[in-house]
Amino acid sequence: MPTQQNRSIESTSLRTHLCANLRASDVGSTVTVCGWVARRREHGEHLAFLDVRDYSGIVQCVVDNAVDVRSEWVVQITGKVQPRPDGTVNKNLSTGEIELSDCTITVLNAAEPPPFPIDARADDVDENVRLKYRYLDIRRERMQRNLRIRSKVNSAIRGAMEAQQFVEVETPFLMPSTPEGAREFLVPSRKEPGSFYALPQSPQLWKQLLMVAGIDRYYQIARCLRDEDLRADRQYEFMQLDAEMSFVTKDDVLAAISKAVVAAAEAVLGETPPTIEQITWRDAMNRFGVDKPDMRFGMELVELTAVFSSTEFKAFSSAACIKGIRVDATLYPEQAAYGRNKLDALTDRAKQIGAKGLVWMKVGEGLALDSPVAKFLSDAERASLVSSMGAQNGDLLLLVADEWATTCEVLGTLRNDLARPPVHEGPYKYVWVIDFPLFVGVNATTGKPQPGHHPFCQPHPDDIERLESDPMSVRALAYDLVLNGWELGSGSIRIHDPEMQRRVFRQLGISDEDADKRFGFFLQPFKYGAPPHGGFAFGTDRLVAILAGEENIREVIAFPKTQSGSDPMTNAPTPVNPAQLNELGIRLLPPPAKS
RNA sequence: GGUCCCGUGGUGAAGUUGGAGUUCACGCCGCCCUGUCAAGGCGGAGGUCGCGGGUUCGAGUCCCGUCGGGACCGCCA
Repeated sequence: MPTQQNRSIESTSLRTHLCANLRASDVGSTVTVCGWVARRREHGEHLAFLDVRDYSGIVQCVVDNAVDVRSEWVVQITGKVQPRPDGTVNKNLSTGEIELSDCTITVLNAAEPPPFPIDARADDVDENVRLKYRYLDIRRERMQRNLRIRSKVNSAIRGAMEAQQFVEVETPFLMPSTPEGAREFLVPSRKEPGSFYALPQSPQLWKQLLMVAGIDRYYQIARCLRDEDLRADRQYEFMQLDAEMSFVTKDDVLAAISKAVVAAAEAVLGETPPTIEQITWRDAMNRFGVDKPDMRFGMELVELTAVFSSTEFKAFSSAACIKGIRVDATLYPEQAAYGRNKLDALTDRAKQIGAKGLVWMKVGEGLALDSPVAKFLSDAERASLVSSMGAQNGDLLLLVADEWATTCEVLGTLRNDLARPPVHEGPYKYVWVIDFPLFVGVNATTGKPQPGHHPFCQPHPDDIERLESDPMSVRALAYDLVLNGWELGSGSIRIHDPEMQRRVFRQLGISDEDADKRFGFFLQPFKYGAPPHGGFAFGTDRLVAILAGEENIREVIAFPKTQSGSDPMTNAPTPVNPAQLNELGIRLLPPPAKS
């Protein structure tokens, strides 16, 4: 055993080397490894091979078949590194040229057979079983790799932020409830029964206060909690790089965040991504039909309103906006050849999203259009449509005529449904979506506009004069970062002027008194000299998943929850002792009656 | 709250028109085996077909409900 002084970083009091780091250059030396028995191959009374695994990988040990060690037993093995005999080298292993012989085996712990194989075959095992035995799942190479990528990303982000003089400040987990936005997790107060803390949806309020406080540049790799339904890219708990800067414009923020994202990608992939391009929200909607465009593939929306400006076809003549997408028969032969059933399913999908209908046309020989509605169009309209869309024989054209937003959203969804590759497939396409609208839609109960991002976003300076006269046309200094069609995060320049904040609140239907009541602790500080500031937050789980080649963030989280929010390993959430509830002043309602 | 898919020894699958808990691979246990590397050979154990109800002479299979898991819509300022 080495002494404390002369050890390599990976050696410990119990081992000299990691399994997979032994090489032909170590031949002749006596080494000690520790790990789990990955596999045992028996070859008669006095010969067996053990594959011993630690996080680095495996090494083969030659032992007497009499030794009693089995799958997943924890062993310490001291042996001599020797070259493998001619013809027995395994090129698939980093340690394939050598093996350990004359082994002394110490069983550190026996083990029951695992419920699933601790290797790539467990990729096919029911995820519920993997989560129930997550500590075994994580022994596998895939999870080891993913969690180490995650660590690298966090480290690279910290490095990039520190290099830009951002200061890491931790913010509270227990805070007042602010019911706007996502549903919060509540924590009952013991000392004030009937009162509750909320867990942070994000550190948004705190980081703006830190700007008032003169921190200048704040960051935190922060845990955020939202009690909303889970998805492949959403967990109750998730991590964000949260950042805020003083005395900046949008471009300063984008540049600072870009450095962190680029550093993370570099650390994982070993190559620098190209400069992140920008697209306005309106262009994104017009070209891709979504505010998180996947720009890895084409099939962009084509503007057709002018083509049908004087059409007699009623569904088109009454529509504010007509657009189409072209399913290229060369690139997407299967989709372009969809039969009636599939086309009906697409129509249902379009209606589900809010369209009145979906017009499909199949392009045939001589660029003739085969469609239930073709007969309602003039020859000139058909020809103009074909040329506008660049249609070729065999293509499928999908058209929607509706309000602008509906037309875009429906075609954008169909475009993704028909042609979007898995999120982790390269090439990685990062894009900043800028100039989001300040308000989106109308609150059903108040009839007032709703904030597009959050109520503290600075309106675009060119649009401020229309804040009262035409609020829905006002852009915000708000921006999203999108990677391969996944929203990584969003940010904005914030309002730092109390008067401007009041004007925006009024548009949202929040009176000055309401604002004081709901946001008082947050607005009060802004009277004491708030610097112009802005910031951003992006989800690191999503970034790690994509960089790790995973389609689901559960694969890059050590102990995630299932879609219903439970943990098969701990069984959380669980009922609690009535005494605990009493102490908190909480009485449970009877379970809802089942109808 | 909604739509769709899945649930069969420890794991993954197959199971026909409704006809005996049947089959395959891996794992597990035992025996054999001196150069394998997802070793190989022989033998064996292992099941409330998620659960409950219904139809039927008979249900893994059909119907209803329910639980669990997954994908999506709503939701996620």
